[in-house]
Amino acid sequence: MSLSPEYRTHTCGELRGAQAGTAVRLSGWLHNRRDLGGVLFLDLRDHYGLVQLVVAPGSSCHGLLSHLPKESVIRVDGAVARRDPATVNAAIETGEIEVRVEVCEVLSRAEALPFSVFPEQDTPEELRLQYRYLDLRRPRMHANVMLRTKVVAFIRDEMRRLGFTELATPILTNSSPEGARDFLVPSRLHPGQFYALPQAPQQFKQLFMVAGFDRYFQIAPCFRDEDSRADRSPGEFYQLDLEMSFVTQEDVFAVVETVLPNVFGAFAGSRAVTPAPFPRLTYAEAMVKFGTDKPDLRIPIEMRDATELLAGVIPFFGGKRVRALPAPGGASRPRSFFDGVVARATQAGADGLGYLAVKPGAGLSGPLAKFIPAELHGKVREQCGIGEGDAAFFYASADEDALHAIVAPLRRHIGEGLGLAEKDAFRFCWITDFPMYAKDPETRQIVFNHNPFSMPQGGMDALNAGDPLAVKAWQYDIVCNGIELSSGAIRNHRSDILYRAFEIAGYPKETVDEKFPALATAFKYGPPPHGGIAPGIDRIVMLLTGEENLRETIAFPLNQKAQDLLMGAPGRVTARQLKDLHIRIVEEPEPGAPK
RNA sequence: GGGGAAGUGGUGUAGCCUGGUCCAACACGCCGCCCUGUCACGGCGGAGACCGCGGGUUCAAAUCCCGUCUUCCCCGCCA
Repeated sequence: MSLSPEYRTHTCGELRGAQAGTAVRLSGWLHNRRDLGGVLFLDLRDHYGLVQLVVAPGSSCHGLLSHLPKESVIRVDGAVARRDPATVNAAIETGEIEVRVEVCEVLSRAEALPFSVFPEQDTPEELRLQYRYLDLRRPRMHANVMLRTKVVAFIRDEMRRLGFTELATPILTNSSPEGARDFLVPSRLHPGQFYALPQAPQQFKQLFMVAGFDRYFQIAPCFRDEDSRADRSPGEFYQLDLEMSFVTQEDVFAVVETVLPNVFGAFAGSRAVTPAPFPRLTYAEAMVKFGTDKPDLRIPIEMRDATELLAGVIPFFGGKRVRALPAPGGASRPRSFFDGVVARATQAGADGLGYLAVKPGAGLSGPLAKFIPAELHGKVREQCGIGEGDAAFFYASADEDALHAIVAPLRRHIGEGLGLAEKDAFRFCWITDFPMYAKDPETRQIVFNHNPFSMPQGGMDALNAGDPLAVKAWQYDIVCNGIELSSGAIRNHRSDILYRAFEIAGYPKETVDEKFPALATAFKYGPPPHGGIAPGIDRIVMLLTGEENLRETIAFPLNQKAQDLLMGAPGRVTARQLKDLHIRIVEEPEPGAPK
């Protein structure tokens, strides 16, 4: 890297003992100051690191630098000096040297800051977002942004190495009929018509396959106008979007099981990463064992279905689905542990929670024990995973969804409460065999469970077999530590099967042609079998940084209400702009709107 | 659309449950003075908030009640 001698001969992070005696010029931000009255120490910071400057008493710079506000930008000329061994600072990379300042110049003076850049103390997020450029100066955010950049670059290299071609897709496209709410962009040339920002390049990437590009990838921006969560930014997010021709599910898995372990391996440091091949769970298995389709495998607890065993035995379990939640080693826990778990369950809306325990040397105990006949004890212990010293919690509900809503969070609660949750690890798994259809609980209609363009397992025969709810799709999720990184599928490239699949969900052929004109037509001209997946970049970076919130990994994120506090978006526009776009605002304009 | 949590000087918190002792305390930052080896430097002094906003209860409210706004978290939503 070449440096402009006008400003610097070295960066702040690169000086070592070897350069002792060298005359250097440095530029950077005034990070911190330690004024001893005589000698003055300054930390100078730039993108590359931190270096200590020393200003001797009586130096011409002393007066200026002892009062300059922190975060001002300065340029100094000086000599690199090896520190006295007693004053070497091992905590910083340049800690064996310091720069004796001879000449200094203020390049820009900072005003009093709205919050402290250093030390990094807690700051309201609203303020951080409003002054994001200051927030991004802080080492933690600076490192997060840099990690994101490195991850993206690494992924690009990996994908190219694996023979994928990076292809761009449009940002201004058409509104898609299903899925999340679209962001719309009004057309000036076509009054009353709108573009939409893509929720994902789904149709375009499939069209690339039809066009014969074989293996596509893109770090693709996706736009969805949905409410945010800690792991879901409003507005825009990025996916490693990929699609492959002439492949089965196994081929897609092989790519992901190469790229993800390599990415995590490269950036996880000492944290463990699931080696390929990743464990696979069918959707049905996952729901029984974990109560969710995005299980956190760091918690080594698998639930058991105890319906057949206990629904007829425990009076208030009658007619319900029963789930057993083992708590390994739980029997020795005090009563307060069990009360805590029960409280947690009732707080979440459970009508109650039963449990059993086996203290070493004793038999079955706990509130449910009295209902279970002695001859069943062994069977219950075996089927519900209650070994010597263990316990298990039981919840029953007639409604499968309600059951899972209670039991899945309890699994985490118990796992963490018992100290069983694995730390410093990334645990991947595949969830496969998602049902093609589901029944809408309100309308009782058959609806698509996931992506309508997924190929049903068994093809046309399966669709015609009679029970749509029994049909599984070539549809899969990749999950890491309880976070869904991505959904993917082998696509339905056969027009006849596609029309039939939509017909079952209540869409006649004409509707498909009308709603998805590009794909419906393209599939008439020789589409190859193809499939893909699209892991979320933001979530990958969130996992690698260990951040609990996606915004900590994005340089300029929107807040929870989808506002950009830095730029003031969304904002009002001028009447002229609205007129050009043939838009009339219905609500009363608020005072302060531009004229 | 619904639920929860929080809102005290520039920043982070304490006080609020058990109203008066709070014209609000502590830490960081800021200003001034002292200090020649520190590295979250240290010491002394000082300025700075009337407790998100509005209303109510009360002799008296940061503290209780109602409303409202803001932010975050969750549910819905996210094919």
